[in-house]
Amino acid sequence: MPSGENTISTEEKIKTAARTVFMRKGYAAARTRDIAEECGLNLALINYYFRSKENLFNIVMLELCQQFASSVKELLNNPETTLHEKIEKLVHHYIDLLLSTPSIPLFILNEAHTNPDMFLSRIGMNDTVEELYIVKQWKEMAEKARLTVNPLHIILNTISMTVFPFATAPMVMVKSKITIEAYKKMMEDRKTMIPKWIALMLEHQHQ
Amino acid sequence: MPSGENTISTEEKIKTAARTVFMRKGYAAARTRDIAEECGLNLALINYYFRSKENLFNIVMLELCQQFASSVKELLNNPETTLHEKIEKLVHHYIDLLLSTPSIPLFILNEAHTNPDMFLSRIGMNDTVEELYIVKQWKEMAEKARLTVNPLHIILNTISMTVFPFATAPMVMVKSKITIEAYKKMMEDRKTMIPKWIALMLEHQHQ
DNA sequence: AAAATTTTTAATCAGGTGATTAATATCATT
DNA sequence: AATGATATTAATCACCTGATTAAAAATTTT
Repeated sequence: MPSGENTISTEEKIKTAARTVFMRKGYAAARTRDIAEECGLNLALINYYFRSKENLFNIVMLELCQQFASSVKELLNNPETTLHEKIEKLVHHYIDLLLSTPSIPLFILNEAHTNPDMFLSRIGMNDTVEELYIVKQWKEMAEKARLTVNPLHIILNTISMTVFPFATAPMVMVKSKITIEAYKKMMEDRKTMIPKWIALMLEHQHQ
Repeated sequence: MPSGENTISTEEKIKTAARTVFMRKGYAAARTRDIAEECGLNLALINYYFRSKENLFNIVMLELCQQFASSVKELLNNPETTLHEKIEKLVHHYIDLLLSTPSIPLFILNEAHTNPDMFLSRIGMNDTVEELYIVKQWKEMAEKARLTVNPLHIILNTISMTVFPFATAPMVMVKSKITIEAYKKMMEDRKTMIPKWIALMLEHQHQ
């Protein structure tokens, strides 16, 4: 370890650089040399601290995803909040994360595309949707309100409207000539709008 | 050229295989050997017909995107259809395409991520949103209905709800234990549902 | 201070991958 | 059938890239 107390350890430097490069280029296109260059360290150090490129990738990205996955899981398993509150909180949580790390959804989609179950188990999402508390709440509500629509549609709509605009941001910004700031403001607005849209869908679900 | 008239030319075989492999693995992870194997042809033929891997990629993927982009553009510029019909047709068109080529959105998102304006101009999307006929229609409608909501939100919602579920399909199918067939059926259902949801949002847009 | 341990470096290896080549086979033209 | 053009093959090259190694430097322990 280096002498200074507030110096960042080389191990941490590598991890930070790896996160950056992996998110920018994706796993396959990211070279260990890119990572070494990104943090200004010798190439061999990557294999000294982490055994392989794949291992480094797992450690670094899983940290990121696990952290997020666990917070979402907690949210959806909370028995104290109503169903609508859960949706509100979920949307808020997602959008906050995405505003700070906008390239994470594309990364996740790519990983899930090439190897969905391996990726999901890697980041610790091992239980099925059925086991979540929100599903129990949903079923109760569905019975009362004589809900006919497949709940998966509503979940898909929520996640889609929340996440997708971040993935398309680069294109939208080119085509609609709006600034990054304006785009962020829009995403901020959607925090309150999306839950309202979802509520609408539920109210008017009898075709 | 081979003797038969209805035999597929090797050039076309390579292109088809390339599309498959590029979409399955992404540009970087796709090897020319994978493509050769996919169509059962000699590796050297790829460089004989197309000069390089990158060239093949551009040709094959751009064809796909251009074709799609132009059909969408046509759709949105049609003066004969109403605004709502346009949304309906757009959703139908997208979902049909995505059912046959589900990995195209991820590909587009990746390309747009690394180089949005170059990609957009490559596939022939050169005009801004403002120049489309649908925007004129929208403005007329907005004035009549005293629309307050930013139209971009509605566009984002439409595209998000249509496209995103295809991008997340691999994950959703693992987590919700539903079959591919059931998933396709769901997407088929969404063809009629999404336009209704969008109509709802427009009707109830005064918060 | 000496010895042992840990960290860092430069050089190199081994395997994979895009691309090329030279020889062969197939087809078209005369 | 003979010739020329096009298509296909197997073998190989040159380079990239993840990984290793052995030596040097820095740090810790004794």
